[in-house]
Amino acid sequence: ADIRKVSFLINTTAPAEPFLECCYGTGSCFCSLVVSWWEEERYPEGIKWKFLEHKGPVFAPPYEPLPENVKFYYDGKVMKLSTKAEEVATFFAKMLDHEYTTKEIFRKNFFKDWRKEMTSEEKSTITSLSKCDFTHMSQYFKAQTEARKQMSKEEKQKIKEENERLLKEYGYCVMDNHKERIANFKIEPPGLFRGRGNHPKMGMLKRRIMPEDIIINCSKDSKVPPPPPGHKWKEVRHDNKVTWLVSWTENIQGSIKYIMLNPSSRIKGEKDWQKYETARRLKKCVDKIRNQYREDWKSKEMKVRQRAVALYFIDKLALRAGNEKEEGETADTVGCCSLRVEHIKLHPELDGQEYVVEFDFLGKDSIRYYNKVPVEKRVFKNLQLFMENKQPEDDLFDRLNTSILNKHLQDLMEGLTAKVFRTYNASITLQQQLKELTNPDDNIPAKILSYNRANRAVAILCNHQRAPPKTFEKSMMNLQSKIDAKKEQLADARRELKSAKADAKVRRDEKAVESKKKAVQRIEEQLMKLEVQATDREENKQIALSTSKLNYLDPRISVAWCKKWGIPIEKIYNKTQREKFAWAIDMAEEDYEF
DNA sequence: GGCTGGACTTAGTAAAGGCCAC
DNA sequence: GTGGCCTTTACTAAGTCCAGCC
Repeated sequence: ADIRKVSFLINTTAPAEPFLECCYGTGSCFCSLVVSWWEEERYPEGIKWKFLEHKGPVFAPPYEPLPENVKFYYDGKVMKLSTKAEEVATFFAKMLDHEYTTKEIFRKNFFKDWRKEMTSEEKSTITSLSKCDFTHMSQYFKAQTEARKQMSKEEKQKIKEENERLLKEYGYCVMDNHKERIANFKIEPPGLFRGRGNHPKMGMLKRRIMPEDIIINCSKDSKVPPPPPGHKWKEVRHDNKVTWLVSWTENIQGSIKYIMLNPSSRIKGEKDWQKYETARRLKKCVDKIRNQYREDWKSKEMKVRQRAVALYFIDKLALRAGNEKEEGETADTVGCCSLRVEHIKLHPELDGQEYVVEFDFLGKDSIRYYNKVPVEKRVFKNLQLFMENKQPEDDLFDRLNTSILNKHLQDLMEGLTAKVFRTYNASITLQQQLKELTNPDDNIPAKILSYNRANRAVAILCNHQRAPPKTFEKSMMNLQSKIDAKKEQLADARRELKSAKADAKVRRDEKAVESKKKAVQRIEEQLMKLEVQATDREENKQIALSTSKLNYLDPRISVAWCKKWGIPIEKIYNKTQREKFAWAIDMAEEDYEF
């Protein structure tokens, strides 16, 4: 037990600053008594750390004015802008090729904010955005990008080294006994806000963050990071009830932004583990909860019925909770509790199925959710009731919100909230699908295809979509031509085998036959691998697997599956993912059950 | 109970990095 | 050695949920 306390002190390299030089469990020093965080004792509820030391954030590089020969034109005439106005103009110029800059809201918001940065002279001259010509500036930036690509190896190496230096210096902190990677140690640079979907604030100026905006959080007994020369921090605090190292308030929504630790850190990993444990507890009582909400569909109280129907959707369709949002401040998106009458259509009968509900709404990130779902008769009748005498823009569940729902869930199981259903249903689906789809006789690529299909089932359930890659068609065609070539090669190899066999009869040369046989086998395997790859890619065109993999699937299920079938874990998780899920890789055995 | 701010998780896209066929 | 493609990482927006206030 004492090893835990001293693990960070043992380091045979005896550096000048042992505390900052020790590997803290990363394995890069000679220390052999390192204990992983998941083997350590947990802190009491609410306490997040005892010691925290870091170097503070990295600020965005200062604005570099454009060279004299890069011109901005207003109403056809060259105009020299003040530094501040020029900086904001470059933000627009850099986005010129993007569809964003053609949108009216974007242009209006941009122009309004840009004018605030202008001198009074500029303000009186520049009165219309459509008379502004940013094309020269835009070309300049494109040329810069091109030049960066064309840089010599040495120059590229120099930049890489500089980045590494920055990462080494600012990218890590010490939290208790561990040296931990920081997720986002760089402050967001100024620019134009690009919301997702139809965001009313798109195009607004995201202002530059200064040290005076920054709150530093670290422990009292640590070395407080110094602010840049000539500046001071807004505040230095020592709050060990939170996990963040740095925070500031952004100017678009007035919300707080944070610098926090990497997913591989103890503080994130422990929480992640806990999340899956909560989902596993739900597994134990989900049947009871389901029976309960079925009963509640018949309740005399409207509120209870609405709650029960909403919970049914959250459970069956893995919908998000759906908090209320401030109108006009963000894009108009909804989740379960905030669904409106206009988002569903009821079909007593559709395509041979009874009681079909057609969902069509924009969810998180303005991703469209479209689904036709047969539901139980009681649900259907309830929905008809909820929609009675309502306008399309009225709330479907007018007696319900996420707070009411979560309070109820809390009563059903400690720690239960709406999002736990998503985690639970995602993980249980993966486990079931893996059981169903894995064929013991398959080779490794085929097994991995099965894994991806199981993963895909979850991604579809959670509606994780992506824009089809721009080069999708082309890359499919490339793959197809590879397959065709492989097929020809196989045909050749088979012919050769045949003639070798014929030869062998005459000359009794079995050796040649054997080697030709092997060649055929090898090519067959290669062909199959390519075909599997093509199937996988086609099925994945519009589906993003990574979100569910990273956030919803208990990693122990995947680790156990790999162990059971002898699949190298690297085939399922890349390096970053293995770091994030190190706890699961260490813990889960092949018989792990979610 | 409603409202708000704060903390933290989840999300898709753009840019960077790395790898492989040529 | 390099161009082009695919994978990974960086970035930051947009959710969820809770606590504290009235």
